[in-house]
Amino acid sequence: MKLEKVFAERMREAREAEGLSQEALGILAGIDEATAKVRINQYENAKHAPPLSMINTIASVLKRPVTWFLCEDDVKALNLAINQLSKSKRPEALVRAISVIELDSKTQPEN
Amino acid sequence: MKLEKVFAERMREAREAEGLSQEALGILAGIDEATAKVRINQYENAKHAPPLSMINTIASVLKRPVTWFLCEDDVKALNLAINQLSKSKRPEALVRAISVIELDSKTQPEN
DNA sequence: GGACTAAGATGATCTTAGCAC
DNA sequence: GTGCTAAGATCATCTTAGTCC
Repeated sequence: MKLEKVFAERMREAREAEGLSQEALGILAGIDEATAKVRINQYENAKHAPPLSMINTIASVLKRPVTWFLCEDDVKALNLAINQLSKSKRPEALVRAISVIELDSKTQPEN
Repeated sequence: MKLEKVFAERMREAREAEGLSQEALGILAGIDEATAKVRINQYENAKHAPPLSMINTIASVLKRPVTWFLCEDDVKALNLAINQLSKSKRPEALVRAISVIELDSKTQPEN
């Protein structure tokens, strides 16, 4: 898959996980209010691609490492993100991951 | 440091490690012979930035994961590269790393 | 051969103005 | 409010034509 498509998909995934609209993300990324929503939409649908500096800014706003947005393989992307965490923050990451697993098991208790 | 600069520096480092000229890298990346050397030079000196698809191609030619070109921290960049290797190839990567360490100790036997 | 640069040509993104739900 | 798109304006890269070592 083209890297532009990978970025677009991961961006949408991360934005929705943060509960932001396309416009809200654009404004937080420093884009002018008048054009924020259109530009983020163009990025997410891979109509256009942002420069690296904007990728960097978007990654900061969505609280994920830049590299996470450019890795097609989910497991590897998670590895990348964990390896970019300082070791002192990894226990917290583990706790959060476990909390999702518990949530999932409560929804589907048979599995 | 700006992400464009990070990419430029890592690109030069990887190209020189492969023993390629700027022109040779450009041609291997599929750029027309007439413009290959100028474009690679512009990328390496951060005069211009390539699109993500070209970053992907350059990464393939220089045999490193895309993410390695976009990580400022050397140790983290190495972690990223190792984590994107299949587990079966990690022993070979370790052997190569050790061979560099041995080379270094022969040059500076006191350290 | 190899690295680098200026400047105009070209092709991309960005902005504006809209529509659909 | 939110997501999305077309098309012209704008600005980036790409190409050409060079220099320097």
